[in-house]
Formats: sequence, C-alpha cells, structure tokens
Amino acid sequence: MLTIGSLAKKTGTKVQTIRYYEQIGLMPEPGRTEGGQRRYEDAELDRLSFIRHSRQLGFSLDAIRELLDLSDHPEKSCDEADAIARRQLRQVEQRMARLKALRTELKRMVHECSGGRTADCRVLEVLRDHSECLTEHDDIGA
Amino acid sequence: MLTIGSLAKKTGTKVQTIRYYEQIGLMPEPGRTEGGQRRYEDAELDRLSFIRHSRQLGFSLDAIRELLDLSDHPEKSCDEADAIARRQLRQVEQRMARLKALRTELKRMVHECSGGRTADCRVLEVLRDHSECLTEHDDIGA
DNA sequence: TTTACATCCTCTAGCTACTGTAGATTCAAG
DNA sequence: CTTGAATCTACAGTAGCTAGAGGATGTAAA
Repeated sequence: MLTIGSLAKKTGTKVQTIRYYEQIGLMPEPGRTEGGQRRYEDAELDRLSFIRHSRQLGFSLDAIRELLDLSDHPEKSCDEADAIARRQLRQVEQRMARLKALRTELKRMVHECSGGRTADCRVLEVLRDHSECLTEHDDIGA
Repeated sequence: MLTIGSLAKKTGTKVQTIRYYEQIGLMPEPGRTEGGQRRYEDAELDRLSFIRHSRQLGFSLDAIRELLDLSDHPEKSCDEADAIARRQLRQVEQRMARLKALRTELKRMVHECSGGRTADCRVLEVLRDHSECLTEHDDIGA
C-alpha cells in the first residue's frame, strides 16, 4: 500500500504528474483511504514504471496508451508493438540527423565569434543569413 | 510591401504564427492598409527570417528575444550572443547524447522482437524492465 | 490526547510554441 | 460589379506537464 508520494519517489515522477495520468485515463483510479487519500498496489507501481520508462524512450502518451493496451492483451500479435517501436526508432534517428546538422552550424557560429562588438558578431550574422544553412523550410521538430 | 501571406511563404512560417509573434512582441506591429490588413517592409522580412532561422537551430523564443535585442544594439559586446550560442550548443550536445542512448535501446528492442504473441514480446518486456536501462531518474527532455 | 507538521486533497491557471476554427471583412482580378 | 482568395479578430485547443491556493488528512512525538 503506497501513498502517492512514495509512488512518485519510486518512479521518479511528480505527484501532480501521477494525478494527471489518472485524469487522462493512463493510470487507473486507485483505492482510497477513508479520508480520501490515494493508496497504490504493486500493479500500479509496475504500470507507472512502464509509462515512465516509455516516456524516457521518447514515446508519446498516445503511443504508450497503445503499448499498454497490447500489454493488457497477451493474445494479440506482437507486430503492433514492434511497429510502434520501429516508428519511434525512425523518429529518434531523424532527430539525431537534424541535431547533427544543427551542432555543425552552432559550432561554426561559436568558433567564429571574434569577441568584439555585436556589430561584428558572427553569431548574429550567421543567424541573419540563411544561405549557408542546409535546412530547408521544413518543420522545426522539438 | 508584403502581405502577411507572402511574408509567410517567403519565410516558411504560418500566417497565424506571424500574428502570434506580433502578439508576444517578437515582431513589431506593422503598417496597415485602410481596410486594416497588415503590410510588411523588408526590415520585417529580415527580422522574421532571423527568428525562423534561430528557431530551426533550436533557440527558444526567449533566447531569440535576447539575440534580437543584441542585434538591435551594435555597440554592445558580442560576448552575450556568444554565450547564448554556446548554451544552445551544450543543449544540442546533451540531447544528442541522450538520443544516442535511446537509439541503442530501441534498436535492441526491435531486433529482439520474435514476432509471436505480445505475451512474449521483447518490446513490451524491455519497457516493463528498467534494470537494463542506462538512464536514471532525470528529466525527459523534449 | 493533543499538537505539530508533512503530506494529501481538489480546482484552477499557467507554461511553450504554436495551430485551428468561426464568422466577418477586404483586396485584386476579370 | 462580382467573385473568390486572402485577411481580420477572437477564442479554443494541442502535449505534457507544473505550480499555487486553500483546506483536509495522517502520523509521530510530547
């Protein structure tokens, strides 16, 4: 029987976040004490761990919802879970490629800063100038 | 004299986004036609390009505000702009390191999926199990 | 048993950086 | 003069939380 606070501590989640997950139906409504405080079982600890671990891997709450649903129905095919993971992997690889390009440009900016007045600052100049930029008008991506 | 729509097209921004930037004071209030429609000058095109380019490099709107302010005052020291860029570079490098770790774990998940029932699915198993996970209880990061 | 105090409760609002919608108006071309 | 695309304002919604007010509860020590 865990209080919401100890559940939070065990999973590295904020108390409010747990209540938020309950609100959006990602966590079930737990039992309550007579006074109305939430008390959790081990099953809920497992579920929350699953959610947090998935979040750390970058899965969206919607994706996690699907994964939890699959996990609740062991007779279903594994393919769906695999597809979700693959989709996630693709996203991660896209983000990495993008960040690599950004890092290159940022490094160039920083190394070329001469340390004078902003009038001569390469950082600002590079930001002003799109032409050397390899990225087109696509989405920005978190 | 550009309409908001052509400014949007030239900079790869949505019309609403431009109005939003105006609302939060990132873009100045432009001139208007008699009928009340916005009309932009080249200076505003430059400013918006600067903003969008900076966004693509991952700068927050607050950081961009600072950069614009520096850019508006050429007598100030370049150091501040450089510091902002360096901060940004650090963030990008942190994100990349994080994504690398995630990619490793996701790849492991995907490759180990046997394609049976979800009951045996490694994807779900890995998500359930935190122990092999290298990441601690730190923030998730966009 | 009382008291102190950490933790819990609900509810509401705020955050970032937009995006979308409704319903009315304006502009430019034909 | 008409048509239709583009624009206007205002407001609501998105993800994924986070923070705060103001009050109730749980627990351990005095």
